[in-house]
Amino acid sequence: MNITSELLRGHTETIILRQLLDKDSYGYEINKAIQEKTNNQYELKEATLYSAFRRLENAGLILSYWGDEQTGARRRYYAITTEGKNLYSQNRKDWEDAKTLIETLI
Amino acid sequence: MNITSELLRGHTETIILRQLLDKDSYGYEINKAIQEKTNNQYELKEATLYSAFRRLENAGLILSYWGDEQTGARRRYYAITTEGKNLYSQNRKDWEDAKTLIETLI
DNA sequence: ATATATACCTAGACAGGCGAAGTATATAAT
DNA sequence: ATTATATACTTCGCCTGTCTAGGTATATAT
Repeated sequence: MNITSELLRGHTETIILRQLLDKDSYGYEINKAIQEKTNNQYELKEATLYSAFRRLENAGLILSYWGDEQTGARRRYYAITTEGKNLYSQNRKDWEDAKTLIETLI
Repeated sequence: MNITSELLRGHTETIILRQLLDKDSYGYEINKAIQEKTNNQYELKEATLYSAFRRLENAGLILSYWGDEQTGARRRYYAITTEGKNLYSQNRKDWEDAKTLIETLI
């Protein structure tokens, strides 16, 4: 894990929730969106992405369903729940607090 | 570990190096300084602090020596090395990059 | 005597991120 | 035909920083 990843650690779930706020989406698409938003400076490793989905779903923050693609690889879509939206809001606030602390300390 | 600690993860070494930039110091004093700077919003757990010292010293980023206190508990002082100063500078830059990425993604 | 503050140390558990490997469909290039 | 590339998901087990919980020791205040 490079230094940037180390500093992004702990934001993975918030990043995923943020993407699902716009629309239901699936792993591959979410990761592409992250790459585009960051001009290819960042992407989630697959294992990281899919283990985060498991945690979020087990916690009731997202739910999943299979897409009905007639061709190509199957897609598992995810939707954010009300609890997920609430946690996202809280995580945004926590980030503001953490940012202030870090700026104070480094 | 609370959410704030989770988001501060990865900054522990940088925070310690920052403190040692001012002057040689020891674990207890460094932690008190962190608490004061943050108005008691944050502190390092002892195990976290001392394991970070071990890593930093093994990596040649700090060095340590025993204080010559005639009374009270013994103190192990730490000093930042040139390599430590260089890493601190790099970590500051990495933080700016990470901050931008996070702001973009959450 | 007891509590509190100062000061350090370590073993083992925990949790998120990751490398590596696998499965499957579809298209483009050789 | 074969190979490469893109799309798309999954799981195992390791790595690493943090934490819980415990320990040691000196000094002062109640």
